[in-house]
Amino acid sequence: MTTSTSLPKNSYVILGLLSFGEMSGYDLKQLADQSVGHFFGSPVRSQIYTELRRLSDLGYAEEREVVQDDRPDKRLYRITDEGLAALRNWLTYASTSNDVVKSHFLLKIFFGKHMDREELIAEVEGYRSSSIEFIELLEQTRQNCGGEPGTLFTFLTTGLGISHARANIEWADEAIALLKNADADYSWKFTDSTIGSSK
Amino acid sequence: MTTSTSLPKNSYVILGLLSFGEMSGYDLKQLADQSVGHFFGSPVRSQIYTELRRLSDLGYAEEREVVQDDRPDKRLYRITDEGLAALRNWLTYASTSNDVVKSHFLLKIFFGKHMDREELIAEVEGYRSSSIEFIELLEQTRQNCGGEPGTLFTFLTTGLGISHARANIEWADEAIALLKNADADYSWKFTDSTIGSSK
DNA sequence: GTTCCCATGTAACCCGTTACATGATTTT
DNA sequence: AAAATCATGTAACGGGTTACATGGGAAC
Repeated sequence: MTTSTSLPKNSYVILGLLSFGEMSGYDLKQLADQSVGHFFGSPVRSQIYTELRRLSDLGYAEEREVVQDDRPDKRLYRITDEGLAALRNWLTYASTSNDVVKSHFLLKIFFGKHMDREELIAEVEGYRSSSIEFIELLEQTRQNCGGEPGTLFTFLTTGLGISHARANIEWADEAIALLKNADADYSWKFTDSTIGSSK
Repeated sequence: MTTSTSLPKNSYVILGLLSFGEMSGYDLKQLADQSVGHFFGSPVRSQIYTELRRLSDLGYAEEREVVQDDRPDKRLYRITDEGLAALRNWLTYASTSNDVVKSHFLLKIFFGKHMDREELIAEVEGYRSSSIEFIELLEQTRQNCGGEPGTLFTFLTTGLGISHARANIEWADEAIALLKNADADYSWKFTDSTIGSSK
């Protein structure tokens, strides 16, 4: 209704972040990296600037130039009422069923037959430790916000991330054990393990 | 070493699937949908056919035409030794650190402030039930394979999927409760809940 | 008699990435 | 003296999606 053709996803990502306050493209990149970047990916810099101009053209954001002496001048963007409406519209009508995962790691596992067993196990160990690191990162994110308006949403998104990472660690432990004891043909019998079996 | 420029990811996806046996583009699409599709995405049909021609040109696959009476003729593809080598090379050298998640669902949650609360909760409920469905799907996949060579890898990939989906369900239950009781400003205090807190 | 399954392709498009380009100030 | 921070942009490219196109046989 608001617009005939809807914008690319990243436009709404930018719009959404802009709803947190007036920002420059530079600020936006930082914020994206440590927020939506973890569950949606962060647009590259160049695209942020392009998108920002598009949002201005559409009247979804307002530009304001700030001249600085000690630092490069910058352009600050603020979401408009029209922009907020477009964001809301997208949020309510966009489908969430097209969630996409592109896990190179699981691809390797799936095609694991063709890999050296030691390397495969090392890969799983790497996955395990990066999951641990990720948990620490998300827990820090959580501690940087508490009590302020809107923090529930950060709490929820980080919560799911942490839960998944915990699941990764448990899974990795069992996967390593299974890979170590596996036959040469990597056949698997139901009695071998309980990963993912009903608790 | 094997090749100067490496191929796009989907080429290796096709190559990998081809390593399971001789197949047509049509077969490949079916197989991709129910395997790699769940954790890497499945290439669209048109791309599969394009990719298959590319792999042929590179000598990574061999084409064989099969004429049929009752059905359309088809082209079967078989991976070559060179193709296997290219696959192995990619599997060992490709980085797994660039795993990507694009969760539209979490985007909505993150920008939840702008949504109607009832709609947000409904969204989470939808997420919950699709996680349940997904578990059933993966469990069926598991039952269709057991004992045969290479099934360990299917077991592992489905296992992680099931673990994540279970985590989703638990998370959704708590998220719904929190959203129902949240203040108008959606502020969150550490005492409110335990999602993702150390067990 | 309509819908589903089999089976393969071409052409256009565009989002998003990579590479290129610049430069002052502050920190190490 | 080097590296990081701040700050913004243009140009080219290409991978992957969407739309278009075809058609016989089987199932319901």
